[in-house]
Amino acid sequence: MKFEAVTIKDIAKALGLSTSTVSRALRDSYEISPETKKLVLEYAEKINYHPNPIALSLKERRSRSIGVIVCEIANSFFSQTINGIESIAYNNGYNVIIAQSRESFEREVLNLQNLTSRSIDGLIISVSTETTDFSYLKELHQKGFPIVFFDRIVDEIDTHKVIADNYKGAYEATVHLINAGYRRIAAISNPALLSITRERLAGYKAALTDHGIEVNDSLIKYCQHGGMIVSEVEEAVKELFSLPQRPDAIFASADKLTTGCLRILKARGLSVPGDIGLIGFSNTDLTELLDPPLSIIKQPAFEMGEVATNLLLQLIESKRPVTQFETKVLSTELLIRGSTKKKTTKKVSESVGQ
Amino acid sequence: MKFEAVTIKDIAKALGLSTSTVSRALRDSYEISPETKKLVLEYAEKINYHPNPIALSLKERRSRSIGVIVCEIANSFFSQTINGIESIAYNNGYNVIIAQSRESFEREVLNLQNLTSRSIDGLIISVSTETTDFSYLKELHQKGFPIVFFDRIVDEIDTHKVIADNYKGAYEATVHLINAGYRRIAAISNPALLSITRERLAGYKAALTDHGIEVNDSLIKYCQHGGMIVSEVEEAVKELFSLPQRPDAIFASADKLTTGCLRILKARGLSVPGDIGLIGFSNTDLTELLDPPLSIIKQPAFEMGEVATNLLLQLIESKRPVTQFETKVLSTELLIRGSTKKKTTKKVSESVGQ
DNA sequence: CCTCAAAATGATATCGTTACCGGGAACGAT
DNA sequence: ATCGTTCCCGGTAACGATATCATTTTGAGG
Repeated sequence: MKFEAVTIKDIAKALGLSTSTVSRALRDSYEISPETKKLVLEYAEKINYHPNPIALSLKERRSRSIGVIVCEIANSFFSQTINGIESIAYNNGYNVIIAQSRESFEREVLNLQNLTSRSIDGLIISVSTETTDFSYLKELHQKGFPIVFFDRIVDEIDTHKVIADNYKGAYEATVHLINAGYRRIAAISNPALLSITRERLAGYKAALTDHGIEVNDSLIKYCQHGGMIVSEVEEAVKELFSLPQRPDAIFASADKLTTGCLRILKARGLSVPGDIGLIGFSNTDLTELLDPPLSIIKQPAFEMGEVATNLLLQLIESKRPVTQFETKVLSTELLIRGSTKKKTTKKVSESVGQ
Repeated sequence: MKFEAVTIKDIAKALGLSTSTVSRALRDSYEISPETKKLVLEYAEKINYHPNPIALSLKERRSRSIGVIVCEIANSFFSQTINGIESIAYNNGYNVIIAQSRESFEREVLNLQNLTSRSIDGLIISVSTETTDFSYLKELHQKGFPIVFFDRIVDEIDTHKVIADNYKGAYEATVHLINAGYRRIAAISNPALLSITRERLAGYKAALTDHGIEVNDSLIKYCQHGGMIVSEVEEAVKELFSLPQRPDAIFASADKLTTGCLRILKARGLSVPGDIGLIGFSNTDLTELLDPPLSIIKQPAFEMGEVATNLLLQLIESKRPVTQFETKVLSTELLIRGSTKKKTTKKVSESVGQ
């Protein structure tokens, strides 16, 4: 099970030079005569020499690889983000090691241990819905380890962060619902403490308030596992529909919840938007083909991955400890489709009358 | 930018032992006295020692990481496969480095170079639609480098392979269409040389022949980029509809083509299944929520990833060169939904009459 | 002819770990 | 007392690459 073993030594031996000379010739050092350089370079090319990255890592104490932890790559938002991360990383000679937390705190910690013990040079992470204890990340960060948060960020750790404009995205979506005639607008969210939940619900609430609609906490439901478990979305919808006054629209604040809601609503035999309007955050490119075509708030996932990676590489390659951190906020996109079709005037007045 | 540097030397110095002793104590060698072992282990635990994986890699000439090349992780089938790969790899102490070819031969070769120069211990790959020259993989394989193919396999390279039962999946889907009353069944495929194309089209043709329907080559369309470029699917559909006798159903032989077809058909204002039936390979979990709910052939993606990884680890960890290879074939699942709804009896007789 | 410096190359230590070889101490057998 | 074994442990050389210091060669200047 051994393969090529073309090392600098082989070149040295073949050409009757020392390894030092070969090393310097390959790195185009000024100390080496042009003839020797040419000789070495041509021979290296001929026998297809490639420096051993592991030896380099050991010597340079860096692995040129970065870790990424997301809850699941099958989620469109995350796979798109990873595309962005990968594109920048590869262009800079880094490779990307991906780990999935599956919304489990335990797996997240294990993954991180695994990644750090693999000596990654930096980390890009969107924390799981379960995570409330960030001490394990804090420790790492305090040692000076480069970390960039994206999407689900951690306020208490001061480092670079990349998010979509969740507040504005949610605000616009809610305003759209209101303008379309909906009045009893429910929200289905991830756990309350998650950054994206806070930001999106804040936008949702602000939109309601700004339009003279009272925020009703019984219309806000939280799914502890971010929709990973189907039954929790089912439960949330069920509760909403057993309220004395049931909602006329739902704002879902995450991809899995948005499509999950649609699934449950259809399973209950409800027509969207006839019986209830639906809008939500989503990055799936199939939403327009759904029945009904879903109105969504879309995040610039690819770009977020790019930005996060550029920031991380800055941290990694900085000579001195970085103390000034920034939070980049990227715009979301509101796509209006059939699932939030305007209600008839009659229905609107009915709703208002409630 | 430097962090912990707890090495075996630190332990040795602190305890007044040699590095050899510490190393052996940590590895529970019989040559070390129980007391010394205890001393070392406890101290190592206390200062949170972890062996440096890079130094180990250099010493052992293995990186304990495997490379995966797929066309894109945003494709449900591949992200599900990667989940399977990851689960097995992590459980065996390997990590997974993912690269995307985006259906480009050039990127595929670059990715592989990158991965091998990173000294991965083995490779799991599903080749791109563009790839027809496999010499770069062949070379590697001949050197004894562990490779496992999945999904889009390469016949001319003899190694472990994992595929779905593409023939049977396509056969069953086509039979289903026939039983539902469709007669002019078109096929939209990846490039003709791709293994999955060959297998799936063979199943499609066999089903037609077995039911007394003549195979009509003008009803079979190929998309050179596997649907990565929307216009090629559009073109394929356009051509099908400009035939003297247009098809009454489409069998799409890959995920992107299946949803791509639906998109194009809807854009053309055609009703599915009213104007045309549609079935295809897909692993997206949203297909049942589409308009219409799509009938699909689903591959056991997660399991394929698991199986492929187990086979790869066998290759990697085998003491002697492996010469006996196997091809595992896993069953597909046929999910019947609205997009292939039975035509009325009247229509059936009409079709038959054509 | 000597000195000195620049130019070109070599030797060696290092990164963290383990494999291999050896070596001292203790102890029983002769 | 001598020898051979065990039992523990230390020293050193790798793995592949580079950085630092050392050495040789060359040639110009005096």
